Amino acid sequence: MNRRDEILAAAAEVFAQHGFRGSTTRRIADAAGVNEITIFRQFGSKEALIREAMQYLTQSANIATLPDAPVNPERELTEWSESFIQHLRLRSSIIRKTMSELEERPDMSDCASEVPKRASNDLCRYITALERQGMIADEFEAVTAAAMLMGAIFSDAMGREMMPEVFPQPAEKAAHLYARLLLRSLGVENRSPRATNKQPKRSKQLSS
Amino acid sequence: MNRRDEILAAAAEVFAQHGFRGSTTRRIADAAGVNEITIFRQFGSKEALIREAMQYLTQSANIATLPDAPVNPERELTEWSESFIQHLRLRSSIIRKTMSELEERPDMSDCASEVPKRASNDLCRYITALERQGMIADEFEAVTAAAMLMGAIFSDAMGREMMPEVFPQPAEKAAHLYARLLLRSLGVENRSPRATNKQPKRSKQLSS
DNA sequence: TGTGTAAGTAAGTGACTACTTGCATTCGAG
DNA sequence: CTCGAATGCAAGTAGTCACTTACTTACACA
Repeated sequence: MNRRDEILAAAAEVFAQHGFRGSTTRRIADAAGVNEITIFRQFGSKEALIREAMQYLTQSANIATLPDAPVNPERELTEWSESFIQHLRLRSSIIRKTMSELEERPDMSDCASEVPKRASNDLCRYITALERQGMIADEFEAVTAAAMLMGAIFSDAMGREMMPEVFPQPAEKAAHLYARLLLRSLGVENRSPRATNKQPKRSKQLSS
Repeated sequence: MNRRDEILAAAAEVFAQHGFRGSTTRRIADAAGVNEITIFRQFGSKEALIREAMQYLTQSANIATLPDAPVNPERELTEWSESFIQHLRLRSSIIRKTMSELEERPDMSDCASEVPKRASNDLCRYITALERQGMIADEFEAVTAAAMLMGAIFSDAMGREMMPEVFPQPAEKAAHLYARLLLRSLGVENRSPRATNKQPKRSKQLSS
């Protein structure tokens, strides 16, 4: 890890705590253990530095993939939800700062919205696939269901720290609970799909 | 509306756009059409002014009440959801700013979290009442269901502006869709409760 | 040994920020 | 008409901010 990356990491950390205006070049330099001048020589300006730090972070997203053909909806959706909520929780401070700067620095918000947009797209495709496979009892707009699950996960990741009593306990089980509740709203039974998988019904598939 | 209230309103508006650090006394004075000095004479300091402006706003919350004894869950929950989402949408900028200043000004965040805490409490009580009345087919933690609905509503209010394609269209129907999806996850049929209300079953209660 | 590059030190610039002081103006109540 | 309170204006203070200039140091490599 060279000097440049150290400064980027420090900038991200300071930004997460203080936002754009609060991220003074002096604070970033101190956090990186570097002279303030070095920042300007390396990045030219504070804005360029923070922009690069944000892109650096955006690339590090690592969310579980949903299969094209659902096999075990509860397990697949739970794993996806857990990886998504973990991703958001690790970045909750930065996401809060970025969202609050929507009006003043819209391009940075655009950059940050790519991950949830992709997640929503993946989730919609998965729910549509469930429907195609006949695993959904009642018809319902996939985008509504996706917004519901993503909204629950997003709010949990953003708000649990501020008001823990509003969210289900313990935090580690929350993603699973949300995923299960969504599946029940869709009328998905906890069993194998009809056509693609001929496993015998079991009371608990999660134990496999 | 006297001078003092004009300044408070201007402060709230500027804060919603620029956050605490970006709300310079000059900007607030310009927005209020008032000399900068007047602000200091009236409120003493920028911090005192913005704190008072936030309290001023917090008191203006006006969310529909949920009945102690559910009669028509879909209608009641939809009305509640609509008033809640409207409340959040009108204040989305301020909420974003306040949340992002959680680390630096925790007392202001505490003040802002009162409304959702109360909303969550009301919603939990309502869902528990549904359960007691035997309107819920399967048992489920009320707090999880409440977090799910509130999360969907909150995320919609905060994020639709930034990424409209992620949320169901049109925006005005979203609260109704979320409420209905939640009721379906709870196995609530669209009918009258068993004991407390003896209205005859109708296919559409919403038309009453 | 010489040279280029990354980094540090010292000092400073102009703009902005919260906030103060002193004095003039307006205006409504007694 | 008088008085006092609210407000405006002009000027200024001490501090911070992003960013610059000029110069020095340390080190890798040829």
